[in-house]
Amino acid sequence: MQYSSGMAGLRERKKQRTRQALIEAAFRLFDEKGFEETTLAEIAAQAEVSTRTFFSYFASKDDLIFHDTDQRLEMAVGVIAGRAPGETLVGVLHRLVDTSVENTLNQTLGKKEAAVRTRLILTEPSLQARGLHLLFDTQLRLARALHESFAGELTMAESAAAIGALIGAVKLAVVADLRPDRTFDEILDTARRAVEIAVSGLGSLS
Amino acid sequence: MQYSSGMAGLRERKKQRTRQALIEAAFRLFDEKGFEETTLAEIAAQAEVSTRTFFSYFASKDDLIFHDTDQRLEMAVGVIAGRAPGETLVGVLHRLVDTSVENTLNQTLGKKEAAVRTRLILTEPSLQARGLHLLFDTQLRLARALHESFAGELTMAESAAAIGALIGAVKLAVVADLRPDRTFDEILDTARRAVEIAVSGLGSLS
DNA sequence: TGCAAAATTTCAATGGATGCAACACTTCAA
DNA sequence: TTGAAGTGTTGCATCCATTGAAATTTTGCA
Repeated sequence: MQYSSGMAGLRERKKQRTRQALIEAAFRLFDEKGFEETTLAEIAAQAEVSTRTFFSYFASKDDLIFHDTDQRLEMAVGVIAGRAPGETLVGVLHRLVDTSVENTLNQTLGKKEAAVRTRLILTEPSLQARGLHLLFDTQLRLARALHESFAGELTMAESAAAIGALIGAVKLAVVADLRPDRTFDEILDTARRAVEIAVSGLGSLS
Repeated sequence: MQYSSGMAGLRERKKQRTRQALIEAAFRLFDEKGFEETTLAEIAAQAEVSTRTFFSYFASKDDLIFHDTDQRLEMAVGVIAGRAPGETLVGVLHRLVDTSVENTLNQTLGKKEAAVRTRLILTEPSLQARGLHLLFDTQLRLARALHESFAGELTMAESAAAIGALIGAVKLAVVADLRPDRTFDEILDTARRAVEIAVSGLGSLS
């Protein structure tokens, strides 16, 4: 309390360093040996804390991978909540997509770590499951935000259908179209096409 | 190989009985004590096999819950593959939805077990994650099937976007609109509305 | 009946996760 | 500056899912 927000106490700084050490050790080991093959004991050893301490920083091994997902959700909810008066649904959703893409570009994580993470999430079944679960919760939150921003215009079910269709289309299209040599721009094109399909409807594909 | 009840050998019949015993014991215990709270040892004991034997019937504890998902996927792929010549995309997808609904009604599981399962999947985070993962794989398979049935008409990415939008819309709408007192028919209405939205496009909501 | 294959059991080990109590370090105020 | 209060760490014991291997039992069949 006594310290201003910029300068944290020693305790706080130490915690941050430990946290960072755990993340870095983990990503390094995951990259070298794979996710399943790396044990918590090894990660903790590299970060120079006890195995037990690991669990006061992360609830689980998976949590290491998804440690920064919250803020992205906040951002997305903010975009929806910031609907301009009279702005159309499609307008809001397009802003949502654009902002998300931007946000992906300026990540907190380094490029290398981001790549490792993406590979792991696409590769390890347990992480895939966890990622989908997180994405699902995100969608629920977005649907609720949408329902609020369009109070009286969209029912909860309709808001949810809209979010589900949009994100469902993008997610499946991107993953289904993935190949080892895909560039980021190609992926972006696929995503945009998926948005287009969701917006104009499946009927437009015939 | 199949359990055509009359002439299977003793070995086969016994295996089927054990499998069934495991499923029944598990659902009973899950219902009484919850999923996490029930140990494999207890399930195995109730079914009168050793804990180790459990794993020659199911790959994991989760698998008990999702043991019959494969056949539903086969069915769905079959529906898509059975596209009538010239049949439109929306036509195929509607058949897919209808058949899935029917299929849900005549389940292998008893009503009580089905209810327990649904509750658990919606409730237990680990099962939720597993369910979403399974559903995701299903969607990928369906997208591929669609791509084949519409060879030359739809790219892989477009097929995936279509499936993703359709199932994404239904999934989120149903879950978001869920309440303890929802009847099956109400859920069905929500699902149909979501299909409508996905088919006619998000633009139609404005 | 007796042998081979299949299924089951027993036993041991790994690794993630949690509760707990002792201990060490920080913070803060007197 | 110092000591009480709070917070973070640690070792330890334990639970549980999962897997491997070897030993044992059951079933199918010659």
